Amino acid sequence: MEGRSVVDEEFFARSTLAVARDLLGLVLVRESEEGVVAGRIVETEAYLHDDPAAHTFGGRSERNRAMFGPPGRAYVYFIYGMYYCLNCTTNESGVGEGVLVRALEPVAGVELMKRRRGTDDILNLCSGPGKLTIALGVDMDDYGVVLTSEDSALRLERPAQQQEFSVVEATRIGVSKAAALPHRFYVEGNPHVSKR
DNA sequence: AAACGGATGGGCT
DNA sequence: GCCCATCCGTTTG
Repeated sequence: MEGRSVVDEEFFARSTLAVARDLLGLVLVRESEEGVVAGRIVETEAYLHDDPAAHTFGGRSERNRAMFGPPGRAYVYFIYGMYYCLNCTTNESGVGEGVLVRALEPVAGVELMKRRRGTDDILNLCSGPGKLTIALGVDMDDYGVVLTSEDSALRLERPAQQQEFSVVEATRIGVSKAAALPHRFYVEGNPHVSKR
């Protein structure tokens, strides 16, 4: 097997807003004993170091340590006592920025995703940050994992062929601080996006 | 179609 | 003790 399609660390070592936009259309691949699932990223949100809504705004802590580490790693956090959310770390080490993956269009392992989510509705499998981690089987065990290795059980790949799409820029969902910042990006017209 | 409340627990002041 | 980068079922208009 050649790992030609995996995204490299340089991709993530750029401006977080650029990464958030460019992640759209790329494919998140998840391998486990249960099987392989994959989804095309269709919605993201950027969280910058000087952003009151970011988990890193108050400085370093045990919880956010991955965000201050190298780019291209998974920053997973537990929220509302029930859900996990997945971020890709971005920019240079020490900056404290990342991109929340908010929605995927399922492209492989749909049956396994349905089983994990407890629904047959394709549009309800990965159309939200808490939903997609359930569909992928992502939890705190994935904290800090390298997303740029072809050997990783959670990794980011370029699709064999990329279809054209337009990117919509919008305000973020569920944040009370810095709510006016246009730091959410999604694929125009895609039905898997969490909210229009 | 929008608004609302409950579930449920960790993080941080 | 309060606040969450959420989701889902139920109620209300």
